[in-house]
Amino acid sequence: MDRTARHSENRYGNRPTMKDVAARAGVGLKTVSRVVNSEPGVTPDTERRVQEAIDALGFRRNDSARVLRKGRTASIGLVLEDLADPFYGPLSRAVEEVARAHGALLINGSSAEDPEREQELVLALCARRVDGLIVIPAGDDHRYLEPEIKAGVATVFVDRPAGHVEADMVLSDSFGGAREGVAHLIAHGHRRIGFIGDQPRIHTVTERLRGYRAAMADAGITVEEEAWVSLGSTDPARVRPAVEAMLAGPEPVTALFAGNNRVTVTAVRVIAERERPVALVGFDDIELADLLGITVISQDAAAVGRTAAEHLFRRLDGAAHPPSRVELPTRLIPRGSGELPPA
Amino acid sequence: MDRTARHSENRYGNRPTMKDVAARAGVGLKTVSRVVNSEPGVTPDTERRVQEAIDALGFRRNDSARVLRKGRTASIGLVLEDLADPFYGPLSRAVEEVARAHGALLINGSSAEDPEREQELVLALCARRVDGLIVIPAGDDHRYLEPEIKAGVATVFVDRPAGHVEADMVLSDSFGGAREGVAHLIAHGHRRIGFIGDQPRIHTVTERLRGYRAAMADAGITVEEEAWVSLGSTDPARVRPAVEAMLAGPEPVTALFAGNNRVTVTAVRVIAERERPVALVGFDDIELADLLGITVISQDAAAVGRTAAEHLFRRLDGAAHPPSRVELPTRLIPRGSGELPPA
DNA sequence: ATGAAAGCGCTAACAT
DNA sequence: ATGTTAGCGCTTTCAT
Repeated sequence: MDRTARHSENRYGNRPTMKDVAARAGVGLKTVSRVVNSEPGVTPDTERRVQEAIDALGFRRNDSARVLRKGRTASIGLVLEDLADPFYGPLSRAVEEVARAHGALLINGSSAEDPEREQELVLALCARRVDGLIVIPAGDDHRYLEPEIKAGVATVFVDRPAGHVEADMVLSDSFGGAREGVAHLIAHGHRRIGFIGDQPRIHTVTERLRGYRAAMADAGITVEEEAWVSLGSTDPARVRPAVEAMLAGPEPVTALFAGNNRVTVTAVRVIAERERPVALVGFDDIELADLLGITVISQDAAAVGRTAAEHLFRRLDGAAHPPSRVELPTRLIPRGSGELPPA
Repeated sequence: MDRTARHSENRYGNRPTMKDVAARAGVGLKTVSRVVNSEPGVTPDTERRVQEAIDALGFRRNDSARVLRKGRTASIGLVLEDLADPFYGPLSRAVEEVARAHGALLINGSSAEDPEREQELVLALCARRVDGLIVIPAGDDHRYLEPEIKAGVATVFVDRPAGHVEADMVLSDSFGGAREGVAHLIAHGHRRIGFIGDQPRIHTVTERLRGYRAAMADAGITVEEEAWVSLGSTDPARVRPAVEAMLAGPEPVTALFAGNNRVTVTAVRVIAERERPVALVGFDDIELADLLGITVISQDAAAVGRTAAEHLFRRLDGAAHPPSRVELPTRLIPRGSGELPPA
């Protein structure tokens, strides 16, 4: 079976190769390569003939082969928690825009907050030889990435620090933001303030909790741990009863600090069902929160993504400085819910 | 310069290959390949030695080379409008889950509603030899995809039909949904109803407008085209004055139908600023719309994504039936804003 | 059970 | 200006 015949039944569903184009145009393989890659050294006439052959055959360069030779895939990987979360959509889009400006494609993956799935995804991306990696950690041990980083995969961790690995990081000021938010509630007269957060194994969660504690301590308030602090899944089925419990009993909290956007949404729903208003500050802004008058600590997801991607490409362009750690500020946006006095 | 020396400075930043592993383990190349791919025919002892070499060297299979041989990349591409739009995050996530179940990675790209950028993205994905493609069209002519589809790239169009190309499609019932929403407003006493939509070159926009016209015609209402229909960008800077204009003047509209989630958000903001309530039904559900009492025509973004991905993998698994066209139903969710009587 | 050899489709290096 | 050759790192085929 000769090469041509074999080709006609290959598994790319019969895709023409440069060799086929070369044969059809009556030129050498390298000339086709030159035309395809807009390299100089081809007469207009040959170029036209090659182009005709390309169009006639419907040729499209096979980047897998190209990558194999060149060693760069012009693609980067982004592993985040959940693309369906409104915080990550804009973040991902911002990364994509930077990647696009650098001629790279973006491969997204959701870890679903599962460390094993994070690792699986990251390693799959490494096997595909992405040039760089942006990771929003689900796990807290990233030693599995060491060989990859050593092998030259530029890596930036976002939103949460990497575990046991040296790499660039772009974080939000979770501690400062939460502290400011809780202090805001205290300034409006609250002393019994509840904190509802995500799983405590997540770094931002403990940081925000630390911010809550700091603000309370600053005001000389002793936190009633069991009654005022609730951590766990952000599933409404978990958050709802937690909020209701805090608002029930003889000595309910008069204000709530919600640890992230998912928690805020559920807290707002619960509060809306009650006759007495409850003060609320939430971490992360939410669409339409302005109309609902929800006071938030806002972090700019797009800025986080952009910053991370810019750091990544700086590395890919050869920057060799020691790992950097950027902390982006948060912003308190008063809209009413955080300025309510205690009931 | 011998091979080993060259390798030590290759452009993967010095990554070991199967050959290196083989040398270190004292076995043949193919044996390493067998271990890496869990193929049978390796004694436990050899397997252990190979595995040790793999770990010691930090070897990770290069999928580019693998793909070149196998012809399947185990990845699919998804080209959508804007990942930052809350409609597309869940859609993308749903596609990712299906892909994951089939062992495939997802490469995302945002067209920014620009047909040229769509084509650029799609062809870049084809050059990477994604096994399949899910496209939310920005343009209306997809003949450029013909050679790719012929070459075996499974393709599913979503949300809007493909132009001049035969392929599977998964759509929402834009016409029916809009008609139902507008009929709902009419049923609540409105006759002067405004329609604010996205760019008219987008298929869903004209379908929804058609639904609006159908409902109006059903009720015997003559649409005042210039005053009641406004199409264009969803930028608040365009939508806001359009809404304000409809609500101004001696004979303002008493109700609005918003063509998509972006428009709804701006319309809600404008309405909130006015003293007189204005009825509103929006296409697409929005987070917290329940709390704001916004009546919507809801389409399930995740279901759309899942359905499209399932169709795609069915094709990849060999399904050869003629192109199918699925239309998913929408659902009217009354929450108050759509049930307001005329002012 | 194991391995050697021949490519996959492309680009780099070197002719001509 | 154009072509030839030798791989990139893997899988496939066929020996052993």
